[in-house]
Amino acid sequence: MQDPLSNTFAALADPTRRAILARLALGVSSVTELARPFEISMPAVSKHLKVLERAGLVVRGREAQWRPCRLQAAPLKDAAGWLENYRRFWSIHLDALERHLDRMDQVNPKEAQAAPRHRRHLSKRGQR
Amino acid sequence: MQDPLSNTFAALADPTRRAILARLALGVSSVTELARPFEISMPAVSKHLKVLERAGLVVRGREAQWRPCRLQAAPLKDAAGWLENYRRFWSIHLDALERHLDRMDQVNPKEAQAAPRHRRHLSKRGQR
DNA sequence: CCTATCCTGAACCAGTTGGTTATATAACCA
DNA sequence: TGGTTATATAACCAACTGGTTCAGGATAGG
Repeated sequence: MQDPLSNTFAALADPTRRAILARLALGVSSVTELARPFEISMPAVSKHLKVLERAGLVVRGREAQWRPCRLQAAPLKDAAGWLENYRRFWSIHLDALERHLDRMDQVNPKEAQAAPRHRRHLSKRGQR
Repeated sequence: MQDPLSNTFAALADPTRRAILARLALGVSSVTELARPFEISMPAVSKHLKVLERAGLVVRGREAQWRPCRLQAAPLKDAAGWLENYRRFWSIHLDALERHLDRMDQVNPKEAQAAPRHRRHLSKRGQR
């Protein structure tokens, strides 16, 4: 997992870590304060923070005994940018197209059997 | 990893799987066709597809020997929706605010020592 | 039938993850 | 100094990941 984008997505793939980020969206917080809502031990939270730090999503300062954690959203921007390439695939318009094609498959099975169906499936439709 | 959002982010946290999705964005594809660009074995690709399928990002049909894979973008929509909550944190405006606050920390350390600094750090600033 | 093609499943392996408890480390406070 | 608070590190564990190889199961096609 070397590339930054993979690190970011991996860091987000845990509900505890996403909750920590949500808390940090409200402002800087200490580690114990971040740990409070969860039933896990402090070292577990420390590990989660290390994952978030490695992904560049959290920066930790130094304040006497406290290590104030701050959200750093730049990697989220990259993740959102990657997802943006797929926005057209979840637009209402395309969903309707998907349903239309699926309905055609169910309605015309005989015609599909007569034709070289797998060619159509793997090539022709592959180009839409 | 039970919740769908975690499954989605975990599925995206691998460059091979993201490349598979990118290929599927061009259209339906068979497994061997998907495997071609990579140096890994077929079972490895099969496993990646299983991960993507479990995340709901891919649906596999049946076409003679072929298992045509199709992109299913709905989970990406949810992931993008989650990220959207953090958009304000990577806007230019807020980055400038961050830099401003950091500069204040560096410029006013004496005043900070006189005041109960950790309270300010952990509470007052936490409310912005 | 035989054979080639497409794909999956089983068994294995090393490395990572997410958690634990127990033990430091570091700074404040009296 | 000694005690309390905040956090990190170490050592361990079970489970998961991403890869492998080997052995299949379907299905098309000569």
